[in-house]
Amino acid sequence: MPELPEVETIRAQLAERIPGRTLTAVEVFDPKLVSPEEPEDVVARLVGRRIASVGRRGKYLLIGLDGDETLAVHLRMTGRLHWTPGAPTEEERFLRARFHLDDGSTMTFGDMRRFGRAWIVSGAPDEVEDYWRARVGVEPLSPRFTARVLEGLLDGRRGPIKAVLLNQALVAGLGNMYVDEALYQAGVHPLRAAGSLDPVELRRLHRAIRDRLAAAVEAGGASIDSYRDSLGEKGTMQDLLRVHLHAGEPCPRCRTTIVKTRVAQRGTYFCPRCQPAPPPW
DNA sequence: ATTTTCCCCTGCCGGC
DNA sequence: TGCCGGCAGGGGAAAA
Repeated sequence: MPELPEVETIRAQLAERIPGRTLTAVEVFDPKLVSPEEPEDVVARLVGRRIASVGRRGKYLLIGLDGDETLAVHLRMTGRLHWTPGAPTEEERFLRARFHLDDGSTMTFGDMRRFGRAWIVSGAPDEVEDYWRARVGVEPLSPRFTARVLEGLLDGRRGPIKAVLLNQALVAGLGNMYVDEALYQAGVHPLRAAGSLDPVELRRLHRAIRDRLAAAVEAGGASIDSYRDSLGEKGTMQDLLRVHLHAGEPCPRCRTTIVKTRVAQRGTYFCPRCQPAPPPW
């Protein structure tokens, strides 16, 4: 499942390859991808446009176009953006859209479960900033994400810390897998009330979030399911996961058996010893 | 205002 | 062998 590190991996790869290129043709095979817009309208607005930049906000990939417009892409669960230097050779199985660039290269959007979305965001940069601020919170790998900022985001919240960390409007880009890994590294139980963490725990959690995301970016993301980067390669972070998907196996730190439970409608993995249960459990 | 539930979508897996 | 229910999950809308 693409979370921040996976999207960042794709962003960095595309940023080396597609800026400066012009879209010569765009094909949308699945109207749902651009819903509620009509595919022909979206195509008409993209063809002939020059790509200026490739950015990211949380899990949103932002393909900046000349003329104050951005093609926003969200991969959701199983979306893939695949770039090839030439014309597409093999037919992608779950092809939903295809972008042709003026150097002959091709970018395809494949998506087995069809949850992914693409849409155009218009407006001057300051207006666009407001647009994203309403959807995504602080970037956890930016210098602006300090332990104090995290404390302010959690303050007064009674919901489980895991559910709060999954809220994209607070911290941008964390998903199920990296929340599990960060909470484990910080020694915080996923059901702890978000506002109940003491200063030491807050500091540990802040550090763990940054550390695990940075490690995952370094590893090129985690290919636990269908994830591939934009060159079709797997990441290696799946080999570095300590609790996520490791139910029944010994905790790397204390050898206690890793437990799987359900928090915020998500499969949740943790070590019952390293992450002590909150009262009244 | 915040928190929880439901829903979308398809492949996969266990049970019978 | 094959059918079927349940599960997986990001995020947005709807409900609590």
